[in-house]
Amino acid sequence: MSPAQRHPTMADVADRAGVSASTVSRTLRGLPTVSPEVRARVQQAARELNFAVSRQAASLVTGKTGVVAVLVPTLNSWFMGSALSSLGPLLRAAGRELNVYVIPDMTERTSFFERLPARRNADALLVFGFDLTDDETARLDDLGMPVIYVSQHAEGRPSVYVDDVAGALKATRHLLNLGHRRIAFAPTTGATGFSFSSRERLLGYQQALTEAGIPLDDELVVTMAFEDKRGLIAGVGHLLSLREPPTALFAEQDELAVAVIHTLRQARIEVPEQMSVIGFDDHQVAEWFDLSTVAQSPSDMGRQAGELALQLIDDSEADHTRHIVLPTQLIPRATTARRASPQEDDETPQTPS
Amino acid sequence: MSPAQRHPTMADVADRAGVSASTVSRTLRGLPTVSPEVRARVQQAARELNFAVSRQAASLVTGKTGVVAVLVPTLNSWFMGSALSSLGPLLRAAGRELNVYVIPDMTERTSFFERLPARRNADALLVFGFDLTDDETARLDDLGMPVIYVSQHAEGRPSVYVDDVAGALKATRHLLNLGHRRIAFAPTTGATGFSFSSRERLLGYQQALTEAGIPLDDELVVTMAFEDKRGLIAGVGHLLSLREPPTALFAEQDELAVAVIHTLRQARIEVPEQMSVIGFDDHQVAEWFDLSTVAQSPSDMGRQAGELALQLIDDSEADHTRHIVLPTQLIPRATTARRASPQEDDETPQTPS
DNA sequence: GTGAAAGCGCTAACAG
DNA sequence: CTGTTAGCGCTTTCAC
Repeated sequence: MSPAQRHPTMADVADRAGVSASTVSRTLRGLPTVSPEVRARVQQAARELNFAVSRQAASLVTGKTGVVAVLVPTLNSWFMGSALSSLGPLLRAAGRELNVYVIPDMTERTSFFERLPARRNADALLVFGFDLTDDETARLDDLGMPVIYVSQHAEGRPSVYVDDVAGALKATRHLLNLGHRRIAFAPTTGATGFSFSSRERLLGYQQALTEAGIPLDDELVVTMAFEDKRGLIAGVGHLLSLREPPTALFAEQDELAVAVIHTLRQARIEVPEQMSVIGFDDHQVAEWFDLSTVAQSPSDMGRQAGELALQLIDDSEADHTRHIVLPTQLIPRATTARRASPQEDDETPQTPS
Repeated sequence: MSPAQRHPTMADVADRAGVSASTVSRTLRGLPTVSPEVRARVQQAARELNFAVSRQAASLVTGKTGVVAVLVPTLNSWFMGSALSSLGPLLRAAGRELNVYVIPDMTERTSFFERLPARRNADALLVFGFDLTDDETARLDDLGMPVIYVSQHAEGRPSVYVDDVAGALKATRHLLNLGHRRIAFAPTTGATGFSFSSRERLLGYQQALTEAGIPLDDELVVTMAFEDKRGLIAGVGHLLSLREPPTALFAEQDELAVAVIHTLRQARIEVPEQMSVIGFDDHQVAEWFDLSTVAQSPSDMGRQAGELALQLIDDSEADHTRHIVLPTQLIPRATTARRASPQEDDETPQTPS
């Protein structure tokens, strides 16, 4: 209630325990060079005074802030939420604070890279899912702390990401195996900065088709955003109105997949009877909607990135170019099915009974 | 790449600009007592050296850390994501850092309240949506900084929350106005700590029924969690198997509402034809699914809470018991409809038309 | 308008 | 094992 009252200092604890400040410091940091009795006395004094070490003062002399910073485009997404929910406790367990920089738009972004507020205020920076320019990367390079790139590959710099190409391959092959030949891909707009994954997943999709001897068709790639209902209707409409409409669709994200399914069903197109749909993520919605998908684990990603950060902080000898690539897993559920009427050519009418 | 190189200090900047450290300090803090020419010289020197003030050193003397801490049960929810996505930039604009403590389980919680790592490391603490014990609240009271309770009412302490009772009233009245008399309420389990809202919304629901002269029926209140598919099936099954099943359902959250709708449709129950469903939140899913709901704005909440925090930090004279109660808004969409067959049973015939 | 000096609370040598 | 001494990099009097 009275935030004005001053915090006790180490000197206060030292007085009360009848020792010197150094001894208090040693005790509180758990150094072994303190006799058990003194240790006990100090700890009690500290407890009684409700004493807490000031990180500011400590870091002034140690040169370490005890803070790990993360740079994120938003917090309002399944991916970021999961990743940080695992990163947070991990850092906490290592006695570190988690500092978050949310950069939702271009203005904030410019100002962040101009001022680099993390400079001198963190021991490491985790950059999540931004598609950085070379200039921006260069700025981060001389931030004076390890910078870990998460959810994106950064040449010659530590990064942690999921194997998007392989995941997209799995998704597309799954559809191919079910007999589909006309397969659409729906990437989402890169506004939130996740375009690295978009590109990679498109690549995996294309590679799978090529492997199967199916020519690529740009008409089948339609960018949509799950927040944009009208865009969804337009996108789905476009696909359905093609001379040769797709019988399956691979959406870049589960949320988009679910939105597409909803749109299809409103147009009286049955899923999976008339159109198979597969997503990517294994987002929570996937389970309730029995959505086939390719699972990735953002919480693993957060954990790995956090561990890498701690390692790079503690050991400047560590490999600063390490890449950690995380696996994906195909999870077939109820929104993908064998192509309804496996007619023997591609021109023929698409009448599913 | 070489994180080992030391950061330049104010003394370095001072040397380069040919002034004293004090002048550098004054310039960089924007104090007016610096001549334009000197100011320019200092700023250039700082830029050239890529200098950034060390918060640690500054806070050691000012006593302010420049950090606002938040305590959250998880980051993996629409509510928290939205709230922090607005809080972050707001703090940034005020030159503050955002420090996040994620407390997902009881172990972390206990350890947080025992050690209070925020002590001395932040200027204010925002506590989001925990249902705190009296002991915990007492601990926070002598943290030595303003503590703002968000998404919950805390007696005699600054808090920011939405008017859940009024919101629930609106939702329930909406259903009543559509002719429904048997209305179910589905709260979610309080594991994530959002039980304050649960309780309040239940109250609003009950109040609306009472106003309408409808006796409360415990059978109609079924706790479900949207993550738990089997629980959903059981809960929905219970409601449908009642002697007198409900014709409408009010779900505590949109995500739950959507999951219930999905479960109902799988059981071949049409929404809204056979069962009206309304949610709470105006979560993003609500729009794609045309879900009727009661809107609240977590981003407003984050913003208000942030502003309150800044105010309490800067002005210790400010009212430390202020409560900010945010409004809700009924958003009728397509999942609620007039009761289908207005049979003349029960109390009074409800015949519209 | 600017500089000199003192000191914020801690840790890191160095003695003992 | 413990105390003493010196700063860490800033901001803040107080002179000028």
